[in-house]
Amino acid sequence: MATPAPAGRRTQTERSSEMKRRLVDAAISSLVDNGYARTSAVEVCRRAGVTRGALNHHFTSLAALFVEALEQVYSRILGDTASREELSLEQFVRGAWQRVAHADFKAVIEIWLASRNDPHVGCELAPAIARMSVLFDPCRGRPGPARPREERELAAFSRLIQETLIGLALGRATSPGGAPVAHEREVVDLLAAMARERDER
Amino acid sequence: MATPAPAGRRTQTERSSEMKRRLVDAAISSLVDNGYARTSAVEVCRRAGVTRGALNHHFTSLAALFVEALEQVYSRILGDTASREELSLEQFVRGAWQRVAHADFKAVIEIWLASRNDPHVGCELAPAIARMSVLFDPCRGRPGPARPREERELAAFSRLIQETLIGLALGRATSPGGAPVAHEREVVDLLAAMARERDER
DNA sequence: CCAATTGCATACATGCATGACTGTATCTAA
DNA sequence: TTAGATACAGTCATGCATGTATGCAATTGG
Repeated sequence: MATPAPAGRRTQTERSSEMKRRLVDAAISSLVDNGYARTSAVEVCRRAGVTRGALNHHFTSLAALFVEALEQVYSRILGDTASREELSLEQFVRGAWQRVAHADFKAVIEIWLASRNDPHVGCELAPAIARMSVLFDPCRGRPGPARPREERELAAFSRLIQETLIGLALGRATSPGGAPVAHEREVVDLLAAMARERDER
Repeated sequence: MATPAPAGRRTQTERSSEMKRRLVDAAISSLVDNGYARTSAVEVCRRAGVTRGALNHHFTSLAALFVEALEQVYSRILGDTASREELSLEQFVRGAWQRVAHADFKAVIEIWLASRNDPHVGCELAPAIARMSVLFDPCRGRPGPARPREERELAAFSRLIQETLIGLALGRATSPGGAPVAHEREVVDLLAAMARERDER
């Protein structure tokens, strides 16, 4: 399950970063496979093939580990999507859906939903969770429209896109194994078609 | 917190149904306030003002209590909405949003999301969770359209409505105290406007 | 009025997750 | 080369949630 630690002499920095990476990877995979509730410190360490002493040494708490896990997931998801310069609403829909449908996005959902009822860890994770919005930023590379009325309607439509994609992502996260849901393609296509209509105006 | 048990002589049936009602109410309120993870048997009993012996006597498990809680929430939500005969898509959007925005709907979300990663209780709750779809049934009282092409597009749009409302409901469930979110009104209005366009075709 | 049943409280045993601590191996720098 | 810092393993004490068993009180049928 865990990649065995490479043998031989390594510097302290190498050992640290390697161990941190393994712990973060283990946390993400456990969040995706087991969900937040079943992602305990022992489970993460089991997947990483280490004891809790290691986790205890590198992270002050599980929440601290989750913060790093979130950052890691964001960069993975943003790194996987080819271009971040979305010029049209339709491209934004397609791009955002690609990001939301990413397998690791379930880790974000898990942490987001679980932390909302736990004020203690919730406030520790809040900044990292808030950065989730970078996956949904419709204004990335787009010049804003001129007239205020269009602006308001555009903002509402962007919100609608966002909410719909979150709903779809939730449906996928709910399905066993995170498998694609039957109708999600139709919904995304319809949403993209609506976006194109607005683009052409 | 808990309504004190009325004194005086009562029949066994009265005692049972009264106690069951109190336990179900306590479960719902704890799910809304604390979320699934912090809704334990002891917490429910604390809110109900009884010991775990009572819960143990009336329900074989927490999951069994949650099943009854779900049914109770469904009937509350459907009972609160005035009419269930939605004749237009726009009315459906408004009606479904009204149902989804109901305070107790958070209990449904909590159970739905939490049970998805726990195969054991998940399969016990699955039927009750599936009944959530009654809140989203767009065909309630509507005759289906004639032509298959329209049917497909209508189905996709209905799905889109559903996903968007779930996204909005999640946002509200995430906000502290389940308070309304700033932009939800705009999104619902936009969705309703889209629905009306389709109605007028 | 009195057994029998039901409703509910209390006590006990168990399992799991966490925090804190201690011990040991490995690395670094003087 | 060696003192000290760092990395990690292992253990203990604790708290919380659950399942089960037992005991008392309230109700019911005869």
